[in-house]
Amino acid sequence: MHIKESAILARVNADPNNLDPRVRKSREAVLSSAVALFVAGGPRSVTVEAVSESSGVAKTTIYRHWNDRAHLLADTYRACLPVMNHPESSLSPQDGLREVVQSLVLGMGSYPTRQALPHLIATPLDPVESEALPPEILDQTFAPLVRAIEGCVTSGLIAGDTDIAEAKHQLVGFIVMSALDAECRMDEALANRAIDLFLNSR
Amino acid sequence: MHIKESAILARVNADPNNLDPRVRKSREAVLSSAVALFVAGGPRSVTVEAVSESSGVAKTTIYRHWNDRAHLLADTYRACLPVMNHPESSLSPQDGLREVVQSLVLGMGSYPTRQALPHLIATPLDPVESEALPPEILDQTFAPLVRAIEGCVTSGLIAGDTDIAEAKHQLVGFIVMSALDAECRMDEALANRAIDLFLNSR
DNA sequence: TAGAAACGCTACACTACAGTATCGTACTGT
DNA sequence: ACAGTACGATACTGTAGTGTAGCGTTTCTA
Repeated sequence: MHIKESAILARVNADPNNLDPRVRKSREAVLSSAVALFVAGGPRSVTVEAVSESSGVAKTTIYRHWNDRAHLLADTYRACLPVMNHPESSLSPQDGLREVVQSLVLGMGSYPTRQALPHLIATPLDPVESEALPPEILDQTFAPLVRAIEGCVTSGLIAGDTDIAEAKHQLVGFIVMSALDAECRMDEALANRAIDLFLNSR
Repeated sequence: MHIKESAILARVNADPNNLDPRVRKSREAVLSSAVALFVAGGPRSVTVEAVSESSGVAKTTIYRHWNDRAHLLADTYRACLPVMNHPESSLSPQDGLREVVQSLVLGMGSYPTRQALPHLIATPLDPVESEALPPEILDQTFAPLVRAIEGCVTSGLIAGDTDIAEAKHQLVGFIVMSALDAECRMDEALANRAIDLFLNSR
């Protein structure tokens, strides 16, 4: 169910192994508890006191690692984002798209991204909770997908006058809505259906 | 930009005209301020004190009309939902689908639904903020669309083995993602493209 | 093994907000 | 005009959270 705590920490710290083990342990415990709270109740539930209690790390220690609640929440948010593969440039446009969509579907389907998904959408637009979040953070997340779509256009796989933004809405919309539906299995088969529906419609 | 306050009140009160004008005025002022706060900052921003200050209605008066903050927030949420037409049964399945999608696109595109959209998605999944919200509130909202899709299946317009939930994810996903993109115009043309892409892919 | 760094614990000041009580005033419908 | 109702203003209690300060203890590292 849960991914390894060290994997959570790696999402916001470049090289966790270079850290003092006490520091690494504290940050891991704090972040994985913060992620669990974010998943369960959104940004509002990520209070320093709640994180401290559920992680066993003292509040004062949390403030030694994060300037304030806003920065802790920003790292929590980042730790929940899906990680998407940049496809190898040697692949054909169609296989490149397939690889990107597959990694997006799998990322969206697994903890903590899927459980946090509604809050991932809402938080950046909340002026209070997005204090330490760069506004373009979601665009960056989907950048590989946009490039893959562009590759399909330039190679002629889909029409040259395709509206890239609209195509993105189509693919991302379908995947996000599927992930929001608890009944839906987020697997390779779904990724393939997403691509087939997309290419058929074009 | 803003819809009429009386229209906001009509979204949660069956017949606003039967009310004491003092009551109607208070409720209208409170609700439209609450909606504005919800749009700007999500459920967390809808505090009784903030609503009281920005509406000019005393806090004590707000508590005369709503039991507690949870009920005020529930009405605020409902006032932000898109209103969708149930198509007349005399229409062909294709025209029925077209009418539903058109009203959904227009509803999603206008105040306050579009501005509140991310919070409309996130709030029902927040155990704190959804206290007075029925969990199935979003399913109810999209019920007319689901019926329209089912009509297309039974009439043979699209394949009989179509997964209804998946088809809904396709249509709603595209429309929601479009509405979340501030650059995107939510008009009849978009509704038609949504339907064309949908039918082409099937 | 000794010094440095990180940690836990307690206490604290400050703010925001929920919800209640009381009382005098203003409006509405008859 | 009058009774009933709604309203505004003020004051209050209680709770939850932010962020800081001081001090003794544990753990790492050189």
